[in-house]
Amino acid sequence: MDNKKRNFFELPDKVLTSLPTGAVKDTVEHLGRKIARGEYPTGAILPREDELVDSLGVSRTVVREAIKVLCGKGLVRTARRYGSRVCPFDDWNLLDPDVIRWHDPRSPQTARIYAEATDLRLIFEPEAAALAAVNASREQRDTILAAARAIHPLDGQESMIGADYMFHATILQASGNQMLSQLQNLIYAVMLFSYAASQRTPPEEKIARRNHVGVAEAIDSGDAELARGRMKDMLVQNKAMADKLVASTLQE
Amino acid sequence: MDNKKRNFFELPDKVLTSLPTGAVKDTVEHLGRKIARGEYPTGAILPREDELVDSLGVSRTVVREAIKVLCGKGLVRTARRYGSRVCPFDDWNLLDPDVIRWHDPRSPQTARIYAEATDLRLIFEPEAAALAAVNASREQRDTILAAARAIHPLDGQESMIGADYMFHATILQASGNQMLSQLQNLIYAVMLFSYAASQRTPPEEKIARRNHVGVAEAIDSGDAELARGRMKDMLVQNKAMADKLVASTLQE
DNA sequence: TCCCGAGTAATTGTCCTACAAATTTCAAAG
DNA sequence: CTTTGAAATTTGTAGGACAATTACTCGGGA
Repeated sequence: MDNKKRNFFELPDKVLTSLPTGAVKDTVEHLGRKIARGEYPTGAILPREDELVDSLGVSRTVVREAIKVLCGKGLVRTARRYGSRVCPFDDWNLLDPDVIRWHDPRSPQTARIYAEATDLRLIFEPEAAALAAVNASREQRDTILAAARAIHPLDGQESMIGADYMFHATILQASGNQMLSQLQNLIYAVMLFSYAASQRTPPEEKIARRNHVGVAEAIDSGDAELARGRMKDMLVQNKAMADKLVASTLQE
Repeated sequence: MDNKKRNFFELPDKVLTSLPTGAVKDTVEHLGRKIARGEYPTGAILPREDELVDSLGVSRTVVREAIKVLCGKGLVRTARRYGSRVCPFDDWNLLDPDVIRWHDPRSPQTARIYAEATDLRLIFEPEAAALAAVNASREQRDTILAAARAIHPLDGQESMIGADYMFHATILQASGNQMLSQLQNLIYAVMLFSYAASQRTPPEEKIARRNHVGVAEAIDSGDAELARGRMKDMLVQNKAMADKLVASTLQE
């Protein structure tokens, strides 16, 4: 058994592509990151296969398998005699866990997609909370409560992010809708961004914690309406902060 | 310019993986479909690479690149000395356009994910309509109106689905949120399923058309509240039908 | 009989080479 | 200037060889 009701949450390692560890995975990650952070801008042509072979020190087989994976996520498109060019942003598989993860939280360039993700959260999470109030298991309710209460700055920022993530992720899971549940990748990314870019003041922390606990208690009590409303209020406040953050990041 | 205000909509060819046409693409599609329709159930082990080489008549290079793409979408996982096994459903990238598309609309097995998708639509489409009422361009408003009015059975079912899809897809695009816009794949799949499994009666058609036009007019007038409400009402009715449909499909 | 350990076999991972297919580029002809 | 066709370049496919890992087998011992 854990220490005691485990009031400590770790941020999960979202490092896993579903690819097996090895050269292909590394190459996919490497190229994916470079593309997502804009190092190869839209329409740009990637280095030729044999150049990548040289620069990355892997075989052509590996390079090709990696690029195929990126094609499957809509990041690049290949053509004979032409090379691999980066697809227009619209074609990217923005809801793919890897594509989300590859965006650099500290890059101003990607601030825009975080703004969009925040809007999306505002749409989905209140409903997820309402569903969770009805569908959550006893254990899930406990986890949600514990995670909400674990959001305090005493344990250090890392632990706080972990608890915050666990709170939202468990609610999505508890909604009982698989697709909804997969949006936790989005939340993860938003969280990394906002924590990387901002330093919350202690009073803000306190408010955040109270908000989370309020939502958790509403879910625990099974009051769907209340849960929806409180989640929405919390996210509206959150969005206001996020918008300010994005604006300042963009104008830098 | 088109004939005249083009009151005819075609269902788009969603056949495109972003992979170039060729053996790899075909293999990805082939295996992806088999997995998605449950021909290889969760946990099952795919045929070995050399068996696939024989049965599909392609080289090992092709088989491997295809499987890597499927790994990237969370469908399978490979291990040395073990083979490629189908991942548990939870790990699938359910929001991936291809994964959505590969589900067989007529398979009872996949009815469940359509139920989830319908629930999801009920969450985000009313908000998308509200956003569209504010953000849509003049041209988008026209398209939405025209598509709604083109929903009548006289032109045949295919044209009707096309108009229906265009209606919803344009609203998502007009929301101004890229991520939201990408969920049109979900709508596409739901639509194929419901049209494949049900025959609407003429009175139902009439109601459907009136509902769509009502939403379109609300968006056109810029009334976000009204658009949200009408879209929600429409989808609630829709969900009632979908639930019945799923229930009957499942119990077959 | 059960458990453990070393060896063996099987399967994917990586590297390599060769050639096919397609398409851009360029030069020559009209 | 345009068109045509040849050549060069880049990805696509094929196939073979070996490495790495791990499930499986079989033998020995408690």
